[in-house]
Amino acid sequence: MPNYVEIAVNVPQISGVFHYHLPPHLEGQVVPGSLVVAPFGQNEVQGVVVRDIAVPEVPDTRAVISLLDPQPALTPLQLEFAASLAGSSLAPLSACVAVMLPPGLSQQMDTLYSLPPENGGLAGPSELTNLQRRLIQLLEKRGPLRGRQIDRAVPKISWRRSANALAQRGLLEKEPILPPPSIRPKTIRTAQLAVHPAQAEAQYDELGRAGSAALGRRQAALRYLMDNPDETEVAWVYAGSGSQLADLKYLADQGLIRLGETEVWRDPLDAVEFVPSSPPALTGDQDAALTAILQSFDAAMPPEPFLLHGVTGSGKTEIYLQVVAETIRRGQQAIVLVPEIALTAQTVRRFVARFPGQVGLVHSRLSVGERYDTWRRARAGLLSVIIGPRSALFSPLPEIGVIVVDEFHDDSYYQSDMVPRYHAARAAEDYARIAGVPCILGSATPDIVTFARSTQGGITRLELPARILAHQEAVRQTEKRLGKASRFEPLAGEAKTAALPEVTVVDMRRELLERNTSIFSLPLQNALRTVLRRGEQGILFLNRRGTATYIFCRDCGHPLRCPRCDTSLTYHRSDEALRCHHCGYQRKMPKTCPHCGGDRIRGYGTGTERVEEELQELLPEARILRWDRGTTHKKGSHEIILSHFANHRADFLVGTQMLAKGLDLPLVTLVGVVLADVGLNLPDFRAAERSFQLLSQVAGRAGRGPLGGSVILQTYLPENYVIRAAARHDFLGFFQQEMDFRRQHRYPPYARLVRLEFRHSWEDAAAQEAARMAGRLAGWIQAEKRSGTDLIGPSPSFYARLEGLYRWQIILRGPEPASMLLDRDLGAWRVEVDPPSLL
DNA sequence: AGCACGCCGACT
DNA sequence: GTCGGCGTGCTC
Repeated sequence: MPNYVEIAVNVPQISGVFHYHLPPHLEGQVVPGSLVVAPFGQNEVQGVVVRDIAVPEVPDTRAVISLLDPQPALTPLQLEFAASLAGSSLAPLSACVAVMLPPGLSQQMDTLYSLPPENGGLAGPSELTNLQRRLIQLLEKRGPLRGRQIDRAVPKISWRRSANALAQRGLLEKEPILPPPSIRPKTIRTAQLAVHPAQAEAQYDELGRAGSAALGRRQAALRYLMDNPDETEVAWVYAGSGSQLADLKYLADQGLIRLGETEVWRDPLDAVEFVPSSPPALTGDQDAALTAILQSFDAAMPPEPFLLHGVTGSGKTEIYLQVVAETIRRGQQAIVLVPEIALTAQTVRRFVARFPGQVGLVHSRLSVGERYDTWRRARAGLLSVIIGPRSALFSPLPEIGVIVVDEFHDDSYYQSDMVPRYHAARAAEDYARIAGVPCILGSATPDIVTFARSTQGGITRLELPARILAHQEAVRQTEKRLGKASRFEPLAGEAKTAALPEVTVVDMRRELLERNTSIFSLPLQNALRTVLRRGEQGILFLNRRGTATYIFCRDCGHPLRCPRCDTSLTYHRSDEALRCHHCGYQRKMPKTCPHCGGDRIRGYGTGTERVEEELQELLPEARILRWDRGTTHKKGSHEIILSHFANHRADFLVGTQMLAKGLDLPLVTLVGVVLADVGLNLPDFRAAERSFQLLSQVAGRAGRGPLGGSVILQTYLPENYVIRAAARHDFLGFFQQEMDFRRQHRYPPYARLVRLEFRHSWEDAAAQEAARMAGRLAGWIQAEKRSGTDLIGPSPSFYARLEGLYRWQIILRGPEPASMLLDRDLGAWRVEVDPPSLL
């Protein structure tokens, strides 16, 4: 009786699973999680076995062709996780399985096109269409090509039909192919003495003709292996003896040594130097948080997730480190997610230093071989900690013990451009729940929805309210270098704590009344001068988003809005028009403010370049560095700019969003936010939340050293609750006001959202399809009697045209809107469950 | 995704 | 009358 298996094929667009039987030679070899090759239509595809089944759902099953790896590619927990992710993100199971396979091992089906050996001249060129001629010319020029290669050579044209027509006439040959994995385990040759040293000594003089060069080399090689009895890479033997492979082969033939092969792991951390570190003493808050987490390891019930809420510099990373240490002590492994490797190098370094030789680093910049090897080492249980961005969550670990998500509010955890569209922090919670292990979500600025859950149960909140000047030694050194005493009193014992920096809100409308038209207010100018005079450092932050330029009246502070959609208008320099990105409303720039009649309507189009220029004008002797997209295109430029600044080779750093991330720069005593209002008026339910997070994070850059620090927020909206709460470091105050807003507008957490987006090159087609889908959705709402569920839209998306395609969207809002879409065919619509942004 | 099937306008 | 546009349905 044949064995049957259920397989998720490695074609991410295919939803559903397929049933196959196992040929005799694979029976017993193939288990759930196995990566196999199977026939699929005309093609062969890779697939992952999801489960064994007794009876297939179809009468005629085809046979699995081969097993690609004797070890399962996915663990049983990962299979469960993939199924859960497919359900929560409304993505095909095959796509969720595919993200767990390492690139290189994972291959997708394709077709190989080639010209027949002899073109019989059956059809003259005149009988061919332009496209057909083009395809033949392409293959004449480049030889046989795969479908994906032709896609790249003939972009945006549907050429397959023409190719098929050619194939039917025998002018073209095509063959379905499945490339083999592009990576293989890497091995090196080794050598080892095979006999007792005494016997080697006995034969020492009989290894060749007396006086020959070969004899000398063979003797040297043998001597080296006698002195180094462990299995040794041949390269070491060559280097230590001047011998060659032929000499070792000769010795092996004589039975004196054994040549072998050892698998080596390509390790991205191989060349990284680290200083081993040991855990410092904890503060009381840290100790309480750590204790709570460690207790959950032994609890009878599966642990709730933890929200570790700690201000910048409060010592969250030390808690992660100690939790991970305990996990390792128990013989289990940890996954640690970080937002972006380039910006979190400090965190990564601390893990590598604390757990030398046990950390695997995963990220997209690694070579395919490095990723594959790290993946296999993780699967074999040879690594205790996997650290990396969101994709690191999918590493196969035999005994997962804890999942940490650092700065879990960060947008880089959300993947929107590919299926599955998922948030890694949410996915981490699910995976941890499936595995029955703790999940730690750490942030200084948690999102409203997660924080709300922590007030209602279901997630345990741990607070770290105090900042720590972590490094006593660094404090002393800074004091010495500056010849200044710390402005903070040491608290008890090892750790000093520091107050959060004082924030001054500057009303830019008053600045204008006082005839200061500079982008820097007088208080900011004074503060900048003081920083320079004292030999300290300052950061100027520009809260700019996208290319959107914000238009507002400098007299009353109000932004110009669309009369139909109530969203901010955007200035387009190309045709000097103001546009609503919501409905397409368009107007010329007005001469006077429609709100107060004033005539000082301006676009706030200031870029970092202009801030840099004005700062240089104000302080000609200042050394200024600029850090933004434009200056960090090259590889490694983040590190160069940061190390320049950290080494005090510049006085001021001017930059955008990136500055908000976890930099620890003790000499920075001033952070100036050039205009705090910019992100506040975006048409998105999380605009206020995002602004608050950004302002809090950026304010946290000041005063991380013993010199203290201050923050200046420039704004035209000083009464706005976001600005006021950020200035007071008042997360709870902001949370309560924002919850009111969310309740009034029935936004999360008071409802859940699903965002559906449709793209088309023709605007009317997108609009029509959107209307059609809205009708279908409304029909389902009625049919299922979901009275609490409604639609927002259809409307054009905020970025109404992206990559040449028009975007329309519909928001589905309700208590459980995603469940209405389960198993519905939504065609080419992109679906995001719980989207972090509606733009 | 890739492919077949079927329906339709438009060019030999 | 065929070529090639595109929509629909299927792949165990």
